[in-house]
Amino acid sequence: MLEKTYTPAEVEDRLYDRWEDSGGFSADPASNAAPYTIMMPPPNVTGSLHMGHALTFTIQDILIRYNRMAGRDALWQPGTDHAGIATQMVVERNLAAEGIDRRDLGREGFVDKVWEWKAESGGTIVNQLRRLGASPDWPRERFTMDEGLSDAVRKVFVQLYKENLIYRDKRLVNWDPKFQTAISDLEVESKEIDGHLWHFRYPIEGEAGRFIVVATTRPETMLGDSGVAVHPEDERYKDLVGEHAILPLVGRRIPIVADDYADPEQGSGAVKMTPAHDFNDFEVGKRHDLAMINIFDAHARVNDNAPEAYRGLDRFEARKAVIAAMEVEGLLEKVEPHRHTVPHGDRSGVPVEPWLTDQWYCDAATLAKPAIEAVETGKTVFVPKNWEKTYFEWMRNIQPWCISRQLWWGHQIPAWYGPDGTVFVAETEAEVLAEAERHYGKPVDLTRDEDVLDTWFSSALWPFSTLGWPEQTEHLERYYPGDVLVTGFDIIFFWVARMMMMGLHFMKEVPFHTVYIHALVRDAKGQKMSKSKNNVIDPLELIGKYGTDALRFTLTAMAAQGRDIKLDENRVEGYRNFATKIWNAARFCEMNGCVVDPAFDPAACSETVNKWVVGEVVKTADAVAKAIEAYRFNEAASALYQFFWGTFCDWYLEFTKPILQTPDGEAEHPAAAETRAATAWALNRALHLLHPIMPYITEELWASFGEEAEQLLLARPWPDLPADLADADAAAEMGWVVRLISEVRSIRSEMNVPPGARIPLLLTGASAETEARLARHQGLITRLARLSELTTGGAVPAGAVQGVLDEATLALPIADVIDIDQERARLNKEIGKVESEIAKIDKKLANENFVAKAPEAVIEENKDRRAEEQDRRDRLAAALSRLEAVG
RNA sequence: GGGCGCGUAGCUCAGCGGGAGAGCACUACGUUGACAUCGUAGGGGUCGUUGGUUCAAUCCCAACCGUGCCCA
Repeated sequence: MLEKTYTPAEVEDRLYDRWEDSGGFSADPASNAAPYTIMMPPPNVTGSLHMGHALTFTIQDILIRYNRMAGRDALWQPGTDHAGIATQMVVERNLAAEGIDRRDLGREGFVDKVWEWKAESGGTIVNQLRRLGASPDWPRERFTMDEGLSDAVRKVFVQLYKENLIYRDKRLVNWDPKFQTAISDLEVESKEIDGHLWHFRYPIEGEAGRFIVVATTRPETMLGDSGVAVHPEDERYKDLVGEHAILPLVGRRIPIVADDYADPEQGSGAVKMTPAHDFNDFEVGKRHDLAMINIFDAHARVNDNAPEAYRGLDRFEARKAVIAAMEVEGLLEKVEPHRHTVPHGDRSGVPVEPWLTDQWYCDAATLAKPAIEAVETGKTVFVPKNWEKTYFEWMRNIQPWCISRQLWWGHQIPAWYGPDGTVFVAETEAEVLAEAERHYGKPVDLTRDEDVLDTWFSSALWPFSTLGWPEQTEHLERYYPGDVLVTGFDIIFFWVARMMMMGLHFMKEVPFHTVYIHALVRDAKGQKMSKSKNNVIDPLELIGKYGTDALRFTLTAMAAQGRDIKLDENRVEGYRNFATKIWNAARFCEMNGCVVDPAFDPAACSETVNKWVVGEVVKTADAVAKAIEAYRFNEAASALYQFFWGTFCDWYLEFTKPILQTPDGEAEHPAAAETRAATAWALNRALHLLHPIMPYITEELWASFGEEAEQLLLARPWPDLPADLADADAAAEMGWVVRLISEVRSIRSEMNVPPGARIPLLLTGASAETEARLARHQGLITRLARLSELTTGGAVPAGAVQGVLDEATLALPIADVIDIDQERARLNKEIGKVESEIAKIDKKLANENFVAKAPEAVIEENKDRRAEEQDRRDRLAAALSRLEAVG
């Protein structure tokens, strides 16, 4: 006997263990089934489950569970990402708490510490994924720093280097002074800052008393100025082009150059040039051969290239000092408040410093070409399609990808330097040494490049490195390319684009045919969840409170394409109620002996109600499958909710009560056996259909009700229900019963008939078909409409409350209980509604153009509807006049 | 500045060329042997504004207003 309510906490862990132990999550390369592959975006090992994860992994799990049931050999490849900066940061912070600096440990010692940390805490997120009910192929779990994946990284690096698609270059990079590493453009976040615009006067050489005024938001960089730019057409400065200014505080003689970059409308129209510390100035500097003067060290402290007074100051102190000195010298013309965007490191949160260093770059533009083409030609499609635009936009304007990071945690770059600085790149040290020996003609000592690769470099290989590449494994052969990649739009650049590039380059095939981009989860007010706003909703907390299935169903129901999810806890509570409803319906089945009957054939029901519920199940199965296959998850959820609650519970279970529940002493209803079997059948089909979204409660109930309960629902086939199982006549008939009961209930309620009172119902003007339907369903109509008797024919008795249903008129002879005025008002209201509907249709039909140009079917439909409404109006009017006769 | 969205019932959102929908909230009633985490019934919308296309526009197009995000 099932408990009175469903308690998720009592079943979830137990079921998850059973699933995992059963091996049911695993792909089977030996199977004959067509493979279905999803590469799980590997969460950071440092991470813990947040709402975005909950959404993305719920969607992926739905796809995997559905396709597994639908007979595909499903591989959901799980794993985690080593997350260079983030992980190094966490471990460094832990060490700092013990008073240890990573430099004290040395590189090897520190990396050992990271591995120790990973062994202890790295499993957090994967265990949280289990709580979410995710069903990936755990034995295949990979880590981007695994040996095999590291081999893949080295091989890719070496090959791209040999193809000149990876090279070393001295350029300005985004330097993060906190972590002291280069970061890529993508790891930079622009923030709007209220700053100032300082206007400085630079004296003109040889023209005492003449100045050129430059405006800057970063006064400290003036220590590295090597020129002033003005617009070539700017009349104010035409005579100064080719002259020199004397850089205050420093005394350097710097040229004044004409360049379009200077905007005459901005500030004074003249711009100071710091080519070693600004991306725009860098370009201008190259055009005019200006000196690159680097004035900062790796901490963004002023170095020895600046006057002594400023050396050692950090950039913010230097700013104050420069402003103060300029003011003292009388060279500060004015200061204006100025709002501008300042680049910040997305992890460190500190302003990024454009800094001139040697870094490794990947020629992304070349790799992007086939990746762009693959989307243009539809080899990979985005769902929703409009994200392709974002993808193209970025790919067509792609910049060289800076792939080196000055970190210790990550894939160390397989490059070594000879005594004279010659670079040797190879997969192993042995190869490099041999190559160096050939080069120098004798054995030499080499120094390995200290840098590691950007984390996304290894994630870019994920779709094939996890399958064993560079080995040609059977998994690689079978599961590459994958079917769909599921992720948020914020990852298109970081990951999707790069997987496309690497997949096409190394596998000669796109890594996946579809990219499904889902929404972002926001809070109930629509704000992005963030720790600083304190509006983070913890999915594990919701799971604890409402159960995993409730959370999963909520996210699914709200996962409409192209719209962000504003998550309101009330919704989760509502879907928890849905889970309870499912549970209670199952209890009802249990109490009424609705157990599986192996002989039950859904195509051979004799009772109309049972034919009808079979049809409803068929339609729902079809709707759910189509919705999932079209990535319209909210539609799948809504079809299930409507069917289970609105059809199965609200109507079917009520319809069958008179059949199943015979009073003591009476003989069992002849249709009881079939109805019990049909009920069990429908419930079990519903459990299948609900399983991808609500795996726990369905599995738990399957254990009590399933046809083959020893087999996990997880591993069951998706119901194969041919459309012709749905009987249209049964649907029409039961639809009529529903409308009849609803009409009576509605009248009762409006006329304030006490819910407990049983009243007689008389149907007049009924067709033979209606009479037959009435006869077949007399019992359940009487019960659900709370009738004392149900008769047909004859005239409407005086003073009866009346309603209209198709061709028939309903009469509830309750003259003694009703208020005539109230009934008159009710009928008039009904008539009003119908008349306005008729007026609308008449207007259409009176339009000559409509009649001339609209399709015949539409015109017919309107005429039919008008006739129906007219008939309804007439009979309501007749009802009203009968009432007036009494009143 | 460029790009992408969104504005439909009090709230959250479906629908997207021919009869305005759901959930929640709200109101009234209800101890009917599955379920009060429930049942029954009900109220509530010039589908942002203005034009255009069309026989027909919430739906397509344009402009505008409001709002959000991404990129510079």
